[in-house]
Amino acid sequence: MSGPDRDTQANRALRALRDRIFDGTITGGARLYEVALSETLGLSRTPLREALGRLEQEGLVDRAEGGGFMVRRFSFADVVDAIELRGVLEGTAARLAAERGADSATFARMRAVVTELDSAVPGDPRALRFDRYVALNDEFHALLAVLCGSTVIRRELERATGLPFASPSAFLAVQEEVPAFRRSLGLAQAQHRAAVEAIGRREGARAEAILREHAQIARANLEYVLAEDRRLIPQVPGLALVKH
Amino acid sequence: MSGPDRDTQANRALRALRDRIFDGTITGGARLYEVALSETLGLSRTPLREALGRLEQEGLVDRAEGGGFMVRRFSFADVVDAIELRGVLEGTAARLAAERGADSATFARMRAVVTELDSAVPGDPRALRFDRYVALNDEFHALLAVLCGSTVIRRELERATGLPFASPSAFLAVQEEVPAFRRSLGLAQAQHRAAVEAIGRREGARAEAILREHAQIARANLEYVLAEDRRLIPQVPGLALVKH
DNA sequence: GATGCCAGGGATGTATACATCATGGTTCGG
DNA sequence: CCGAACCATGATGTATACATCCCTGGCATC
Repeated sequence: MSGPDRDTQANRALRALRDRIFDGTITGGARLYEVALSETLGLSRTPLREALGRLEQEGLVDRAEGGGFMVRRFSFADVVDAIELRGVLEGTAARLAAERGADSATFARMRAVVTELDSAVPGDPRALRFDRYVALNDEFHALLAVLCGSTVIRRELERATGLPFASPSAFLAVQEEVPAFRRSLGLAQAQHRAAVEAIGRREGARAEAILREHAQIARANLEYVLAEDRRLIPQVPGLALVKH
Repeated sequence: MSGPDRDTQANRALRALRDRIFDGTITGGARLYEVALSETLGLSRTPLREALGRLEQEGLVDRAEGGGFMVRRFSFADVVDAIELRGVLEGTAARLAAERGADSATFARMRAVVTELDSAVPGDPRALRFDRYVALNDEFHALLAVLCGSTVIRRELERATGLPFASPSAFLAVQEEVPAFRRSLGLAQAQHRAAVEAIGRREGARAEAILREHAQIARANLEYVLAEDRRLIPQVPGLALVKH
């Protein structure tokens, strides 16, 4: 096997740590002691440190004063900012795709995805095909990151959506769960469609505005969860690691 | 000494590698062999790998297929995109500062910096105090990253301006060198002033637009260098590592 | 001549022992 | 009683030896 996802000790440590941070086993602000962790995970300090370095890249872990690592602490304000950032960057990706011209094969696939999404969000919300919606939604956003052909933009977008609660599908579970929000899936899909239209017509400003607003759906969901139904918190990936 | 900038072997390696990449000693696309490098730099592979990991964070180095690292290759299109990205992120920082309210101490200092910049860019371009301008310009942009109080935004902005040619002062040397561009220092300063005004008046959209346009000065300088005077390329930090 | 296999060399991945440094408590002097 | 220096402890930082894996080139086979 080749590629950066080989089954190496460092990758094992990376996955294990990510899991423990996401599910709250390791709580925000906690210091990560290398010897203890390496014993817990059953590997040596060398690959563990490698994994910690990569977690720093992902933004889940920070370097402590005087050496060592600690789990990054997130507030709900950070989640709002991360959502805002995603909107800004996706908006930029869309605008550049419109201005510079979208890669035609990618754009064709994006059109197809939007059409398929239509069938996943039928008029009757009870007929929602949720898993299919999530997969197609992820693909739409992945295509968007690639659409304008800029490595710089793509990398930045991938980094920004790396935090679990900033992912384009982070709050979809909430939307499925809460009947009042099922409707907003239709809104989101209308925005997908409008974005494709704007990019196709090379209307950069419109494309940008649409994707910024698109991200705000996530913010609305977040605010609903916080204000109305905190039991949903564990349903949203990564929200468990936010201190509240 | 404390903090993350201790004088450790890994930091030494980091600085040494950065230097060699910036000045073109190690050319873009080159594979970084760990044993050879560790012998050259006079340290062991462990801190060297640590440094390589951090260079990956900075975006100067990529992981190769099947393990190992290689120097990232940049095109001039990448430089344009990095400048665009900086504009977008600085614009966002300014908009959020306007919308949410700027931290008052930071904002006061920013006003002061702009006033001091005025004295560094006098009406007569021959009286330019260049070093002072560079220092104050750097401070202005650093303050901007902090102004809205969002850790998420600040980190992203710092990352995006980490690439040397995306730094706010990357092209200042060109502007000093080329008489035709000295004037644009005055334009830049007018934008600094306008940005402060817009943020103070909580005019978010205007603040965002100003900082986006502000970044375009760098793009203009880049295009001048490419089209008119390629001898200036080595003068711009990091432009040496762009393949042409 | 093309293709697939195998072996060898050289690279990265990992473990571990050792060096160094940060920190907190204790003791001694003022 | 307070402060500063020192020392013990346990953490991270580093070197190095070893394990593993990838790639290349040559050879045999089809």
